[in-house]
Amino acid sequence: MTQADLVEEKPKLGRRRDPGRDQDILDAALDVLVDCGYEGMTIDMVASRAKAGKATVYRRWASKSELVLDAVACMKSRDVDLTALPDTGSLRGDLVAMIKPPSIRDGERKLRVMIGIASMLANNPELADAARSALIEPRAAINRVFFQRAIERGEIPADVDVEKLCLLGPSLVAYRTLMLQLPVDREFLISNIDEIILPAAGVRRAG
Amino acid sequence: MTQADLVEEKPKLGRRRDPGRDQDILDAALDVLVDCGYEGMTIDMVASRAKAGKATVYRRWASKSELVLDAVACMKSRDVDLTALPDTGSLRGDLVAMIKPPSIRDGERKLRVMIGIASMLANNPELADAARSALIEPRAAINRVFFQRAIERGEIPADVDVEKLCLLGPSLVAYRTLMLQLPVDREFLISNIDEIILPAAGVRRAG
DNA sequence: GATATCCGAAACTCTCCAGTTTCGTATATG
DNA sequence: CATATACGAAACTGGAGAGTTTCGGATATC
Repeated sequence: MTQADLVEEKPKLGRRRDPGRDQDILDAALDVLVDCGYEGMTIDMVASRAKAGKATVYRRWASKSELVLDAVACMKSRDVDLTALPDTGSLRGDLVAMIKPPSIRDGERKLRVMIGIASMLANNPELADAARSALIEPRAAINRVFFQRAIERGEIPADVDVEKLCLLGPSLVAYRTLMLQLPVDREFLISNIDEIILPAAGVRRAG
Repeated sequence: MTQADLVEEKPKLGRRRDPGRDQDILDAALDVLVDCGYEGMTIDMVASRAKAGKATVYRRWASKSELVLDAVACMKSRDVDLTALPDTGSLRGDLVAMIKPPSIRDGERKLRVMIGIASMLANNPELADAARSALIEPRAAINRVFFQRAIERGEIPADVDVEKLCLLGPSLVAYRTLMLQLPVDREFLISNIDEIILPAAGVRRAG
């Protein structure tokens, strides 16, 4: 956490800094980032959306870039519990079970954050790491569970490249959203599974 | 072409505007766009890289955004001849034949342009169209030829979703470059073909 | 209830950059 | 060779936004 850079000695008297405002500001920062991208985002927008003063923001983060870094990183926390994933008994069933409106919305939000910071990733390894572990890795981790299970069941060959397969779905969704600017709907996701992911995983074609 | 907005009546006397400078400026704009992204790019950078004056740029384009629009669109022109593509007799052969350093470099450059303008695509349909037809469609068109040939040869089923398959390779490359920030090398592209594209196209696994 | 600190609001400074203007020079036309 | 125009360089204007400071009011500690 970049914010740790600003820790000050604890006062013994007077009002204490309200930690609840931290999260309000991070949430506001993410909203603005999603809507405007990094360059379009101003600290005034973030402050007013969080109903805070600009000074309150700068009392907690040293700069815009550090605020954004923390905001991106904080998307990681609210993530799925890997031990509570659907277990339908088949690879296709597991993958299809993940197609739910909240999951799609979360994915779109993460992609919009990614767009917003895209041009900085190359020059900012710290931000790139945060983005990877908060936006990309959680999705891959879910898929990893499903493919591992399928291997253990003998449903797919044990020598498939699991890492490659984990990123296949996200690649298709990202390309469709970022490049083609088309909506990601259930039909698209189902056809991805049936026409691309399952064949690549070595499952025989249904039909 | 946005530039057409600025056409003036032809003078009968005096020096003529040098059309060669147009291309120099567009090339410089692309270079800067690739290095700095849209927001990081300044007209001074473009002018000085083109060894031109700022005024010369504004004499030809009304604004930064119109210059960028033309620069993106002009990537389309220098593109491959679809009638002169390799024809090896097999789908795999054709796809592998496209893996050449110049082709990889061109792809990377296009992706960097895409990163640079990513955050504007949502609010700028004109730019989004230019990007689609200059950066995305040419790649898809090449693949379309290969898959059509494979269908005509009976190498793959006639009912596959050709459009989806055309975008599969580009999706994987884009995700690896933009999101994972990993290099695109021959090994990666070959494994894409063998492990993902060919299985999805309905070709039996080699091995 | 005195004190130290936090708060939101707003005014402020400073830098960067899009876009304009000016100027001295180069060059094509007639 | 006179004229009209394009050129590169550089000074200039205006607006936007990062980051700072100031203020009056709220609030927790002692």
